[in-house]
Amino acid sequence: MTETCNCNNCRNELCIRKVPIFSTLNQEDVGKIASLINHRDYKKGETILFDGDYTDSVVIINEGSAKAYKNTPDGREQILYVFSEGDFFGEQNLLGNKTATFSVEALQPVNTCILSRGQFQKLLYSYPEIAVKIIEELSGRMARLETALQSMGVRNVDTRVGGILLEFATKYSTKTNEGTLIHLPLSREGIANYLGVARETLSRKLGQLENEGLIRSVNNKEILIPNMQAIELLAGAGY
Amino acid sequence: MTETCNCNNCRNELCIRKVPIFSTLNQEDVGKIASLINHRDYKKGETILFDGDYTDSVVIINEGSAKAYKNTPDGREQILYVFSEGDFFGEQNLLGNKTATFSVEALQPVNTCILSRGQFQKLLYSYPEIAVKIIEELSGRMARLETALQSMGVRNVDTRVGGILLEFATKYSTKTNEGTLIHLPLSREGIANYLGVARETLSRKLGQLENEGLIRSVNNKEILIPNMQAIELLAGAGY
DNA sequence: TCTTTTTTTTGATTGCAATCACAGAAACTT
DNA sequence: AAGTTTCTGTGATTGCAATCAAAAAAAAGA
Repeated sequence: MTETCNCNNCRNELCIRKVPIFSTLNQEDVGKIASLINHRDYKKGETILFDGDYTDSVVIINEGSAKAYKNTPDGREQILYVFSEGDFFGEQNLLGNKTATFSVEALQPVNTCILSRGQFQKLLYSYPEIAVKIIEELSGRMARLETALQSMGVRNVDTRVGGILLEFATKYSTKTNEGTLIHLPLSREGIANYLGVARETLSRKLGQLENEGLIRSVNNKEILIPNMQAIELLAGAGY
Repeated sequence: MTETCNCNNCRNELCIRKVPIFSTLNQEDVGKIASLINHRDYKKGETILFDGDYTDSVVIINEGSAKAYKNTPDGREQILYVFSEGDFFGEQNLLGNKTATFSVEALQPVNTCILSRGQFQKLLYSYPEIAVKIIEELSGRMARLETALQSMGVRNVDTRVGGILLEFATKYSTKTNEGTLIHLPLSREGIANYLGVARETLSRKLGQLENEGLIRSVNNKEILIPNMQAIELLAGAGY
């Protein structure tokens, strides 16, 4: 039961403990569920789920991160979510034999926990609190989508860039004495595909923000924000 | 217990029966829940929920339709959903004292059923099947949002107009011998705000589609589509 | 360390939709 | 039915981001 135990059950328990939707369970229940779990590893760039595929399992990200995206009719890739530790997907296909509504690709080496649909359904009926947790999680994800949709409706691209900097700052940043350091989960191209703009446009906008002193591009994976309020202004009424 | 009964309980039962999330309940349970419900009417144009407000209730649309929207920083209004009979909102605020993430405004005279948060929560714990239904409903709504986001990422506006015609055709149309007749739930301005384009642009695109014979604008509330496949083509690989 | 490949930036140009302005049509008001 | 208000369509213009093209920088591989 220690963290160094390598038996499968203990590994699975560790995995479950990371996931917010199981956070209300006691030790005994965690143990029960742990035995139902399978694992799978993916290399960076590997596709975990294909848009349109039939799936009969719920996948929980145990380690690493992944992007969920849809291909647009005009050949672009629209990123919908960046999943990281504790996030899950595949719950869409709970009842009806629905197919996946997006593809998921590993951004780094990823380890997943897999629950079959049947097992997941049983859980929902035996543990209403899990269902409530899931509703909460889905509600949060919807709020994010709604904000993204609102943002896509904004004509002014500067505002949208500010918005994504703000989002990343709240999720992927550390405080330093020079300001907020964002550890970007996506490449420039990825960010552009998340924002729904051309890669070149994002490049220019970031360059412009750097000239204005609002950001400092430390390297391709990190951006420093000396003054967060300025970015909030940009994202808010910034125009 | 007949449809003409006017006692409050019966009215509420009718209301509940319309809502998919309660569809799995038996007569007795429906009766129990019915007694918990309150009603409220809204005139066309009235705001049912204000973005940012604290709410402690779940609202179910019993009659009429409403738009859910967010105001963008640049002063536009981005429509997120068109709610009609059986749709619900306010479930975001299940646990935490979260505030509304969008505003809701009646598009027609609207009658609502209202459940307090506490009552709603109890229902979830007593009837796991309701929770599952809600997860299903939320999943469907998310799929819609994801598609909308994908669509917003498409540069080609023609494709997006095609997409919304397709969406409306599946939800608000009747078949006639001249083709599919769409009963528009929104004004031109509303549709533009749903698509995230300027009203004038939509006007021009629709005019163009009419010239090409793809649609026929019967009046401001109805559009006839003689050949649905052509619209599918437009929405799909249309460019 | 040097080469190869991938990613990012920068430059020049173009095209499309936003915006402004107004006319015309439709929907309410009394 | 006339007048008022709101909604919709059309024209002219502009601006911004997409696109094309290529250099520069960073990452991966040998």
